[in-house]
Amino acid sequence: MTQQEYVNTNFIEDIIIEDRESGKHPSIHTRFPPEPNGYLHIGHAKSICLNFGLAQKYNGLCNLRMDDTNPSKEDEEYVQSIINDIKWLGFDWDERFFFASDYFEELYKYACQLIEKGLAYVCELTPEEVRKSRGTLTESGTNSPFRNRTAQENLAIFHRMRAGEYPEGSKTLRVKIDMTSPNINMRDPIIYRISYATHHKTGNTWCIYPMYDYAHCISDALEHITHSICTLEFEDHRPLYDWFVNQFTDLPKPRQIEFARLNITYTVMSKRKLLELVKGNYVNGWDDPRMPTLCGMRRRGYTPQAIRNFAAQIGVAKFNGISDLELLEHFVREDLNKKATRVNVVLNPLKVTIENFPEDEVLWLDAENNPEDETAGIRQIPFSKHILIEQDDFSENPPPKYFRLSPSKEIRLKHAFYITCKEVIKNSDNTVVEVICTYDPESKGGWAKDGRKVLGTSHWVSEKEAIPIEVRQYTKLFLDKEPENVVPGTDYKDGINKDSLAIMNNALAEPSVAKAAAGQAFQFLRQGYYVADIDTTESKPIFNLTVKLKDGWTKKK
RNA sequence: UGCCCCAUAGUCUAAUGGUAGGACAACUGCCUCUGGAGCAGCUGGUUGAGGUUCGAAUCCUUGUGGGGCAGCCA
Repeated sequence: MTQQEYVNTNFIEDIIIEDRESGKHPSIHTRFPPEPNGYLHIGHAKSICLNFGLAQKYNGLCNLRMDDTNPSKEDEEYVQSIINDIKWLGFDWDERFFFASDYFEELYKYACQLIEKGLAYVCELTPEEVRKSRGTLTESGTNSPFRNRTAQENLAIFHRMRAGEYPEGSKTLRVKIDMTSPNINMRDPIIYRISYATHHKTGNTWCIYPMYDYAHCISDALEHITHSICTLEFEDHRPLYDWFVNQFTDLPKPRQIEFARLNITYTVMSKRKLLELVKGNYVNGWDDPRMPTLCGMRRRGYTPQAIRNFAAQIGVAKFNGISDLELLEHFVREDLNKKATRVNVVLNPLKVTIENFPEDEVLWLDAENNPEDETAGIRQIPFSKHILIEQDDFSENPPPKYFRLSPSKEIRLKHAFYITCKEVIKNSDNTVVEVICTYDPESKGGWAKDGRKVLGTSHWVSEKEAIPIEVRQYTKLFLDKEPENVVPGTDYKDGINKDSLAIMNNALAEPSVAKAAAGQAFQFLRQGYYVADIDTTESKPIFNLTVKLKDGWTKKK
């Protein structure tokens, strides 16, 4: 945790600081409570960094708790991926790994207490009837005809609900608050429903399951959470959260605080839409490098440090805004610039023949691995008569301010020699197929003896030693800056970028690249940051574009 | 036409009644064996109207705009 990650305080920290100084909470305790019904995404990362980060900064603790109160949606597969992703991000919960389902027995006990106090009742209205009697946003609801059963009767039926004597949907346990409340969450909310779905953790032990509003706050209290941080849509639930917590004198009273969830330009963040992209094969799985999931970003080559720095920079507030994707990419570049090994890779090769270089000679030249990190050392790259450069690095009729190779112009080959273009060979289509150059033997290593300068430096590979690699060029998955904000009548999927993945099969890399390990970060010189894909092998190296280098030239054009 | 919340440069965010600042983006130079990185500079902001105050981005009233809420989801 670097210091720069926390330069400013946000409104939640202000509350924490106040609670420490007043003695209300000498130490703080937060939690990250995902529902194991999907993969974590960058939006969750904001919450993870917030909750775990707050605990670190203020010498508190942060628990990991699976919010698994709905067996029909949750699965062990997601539990594992969540654990994996949080660890990858760099956070740890020690032994404090819990499930809401750990508390089912206690939750049941507290529900019985509510019944005994006359504050909860078994309701037999159908879902449709419940909906109707709840009222609307502008009209108050009406009391359930089952509202005035005796505590004794309610308790007996509730026990039988647990015993599995009633079909799904036939009965619920409701809390007795106020059907006329302007806050719909307070209109006798359901706290238990019957479900015979198998729970990923408790199997078929239970057939009644607590609802979020009831289970979450009590779970927080049982874990002695001091600050229960959630997103804005739960704001209206806070009165209910407080209501429950205040019914039980033996429980501590955690405080719910809401903050704005993360939105990023050119990105969809809802679990439903991400699932749709996967199921509809718009992407190749949850870990597709175009996905904003943490596993997708990992495969894309984004680093945990970059994501953490991003989370720190965007801050925490109650304003529901949309952050620029460019900011995230900035932190990815910043981190990778320090870490990535530089290599020569030519994506679209153009043959260059050095006419004054001996036919069979191979010269091994020194190349630095990372100019930003001296400890990264050097490697050797082969130079020969037949090399390849990027097609974009040659122009027969160059535009003004073109620094690259063109007829009679001289450039430098990175770490190698100065070369001068002597002749252009074209095929019948009039496309350039080869460039004949001469090299200056006195410029070995990239410096001319006489001190003359060249404007451009190109990356290159030696034809014979080069290895073919597959390069997956990823760009934005959505064309629209705000893909979730579509005009009525159209679908966000209409905005999918059909060209978000381009597979480059002609790419050639310097030989050192063959040894790349999956997940290893590279900078393909002058092009971008790339990561060896998890499918990479020595016989078929595969790389994903993480993010392009900033490019002042194409911007100028 | 109910209830709750929000409003500071293009974007995100600080300023806690006392000089409106940072990051990204953009732009202009410098530098450079990556048109990368780095360095320097510059442009640009308090939603409108009232009020309180010596002084308001901040407090109050009100308008406007935006978001959320009617699952036996979380």
